[in-house]
Amino acid sequence: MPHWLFKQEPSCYSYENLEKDGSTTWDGVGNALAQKHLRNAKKGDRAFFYHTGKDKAVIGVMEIASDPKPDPADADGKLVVVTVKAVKKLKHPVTLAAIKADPAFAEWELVRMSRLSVMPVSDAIWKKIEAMSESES
DNA sequence: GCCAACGTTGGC
DNA sequence: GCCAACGTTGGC
Repeated sequence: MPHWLFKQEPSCYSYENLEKDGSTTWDGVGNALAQKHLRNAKKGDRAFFYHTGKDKAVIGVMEIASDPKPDPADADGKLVVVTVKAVKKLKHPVTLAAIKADPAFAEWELVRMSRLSVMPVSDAIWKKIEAMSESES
């Protein structure tokens, strides 16, 4: 099963907001490559919630709660959105610094393409991030 | 606040 | 359809 990482500015919408809301529509993804990834997401997939900006850390886990659907705010209907719901907050956030410090992540888009807001996460990376979140870094 | 990287736009 | 100029984003 594929996994994903969704990036968001916490001052705009944080993981705490998602926990409070329970679920939300993940919209505003305009980047073409990010859209391509988003289109591949499926209901039931898991995704990391990454805080960019001040935190720069993976902070929680979400579940994709709907298949991709056309963005109602997009007139041409080319953009898609998905609904996500909060699963759990990580025990400890996994920071970008910690991720960059580990060569296992060197090829990951999060490190290589800082501007990408939706990206796939391999099984190996998923497990490693989860393991890292269990312990203080 | 600055700079680098990437996407997009517009002129040819 | 190509390429340069510009704008935006995100890390430092």
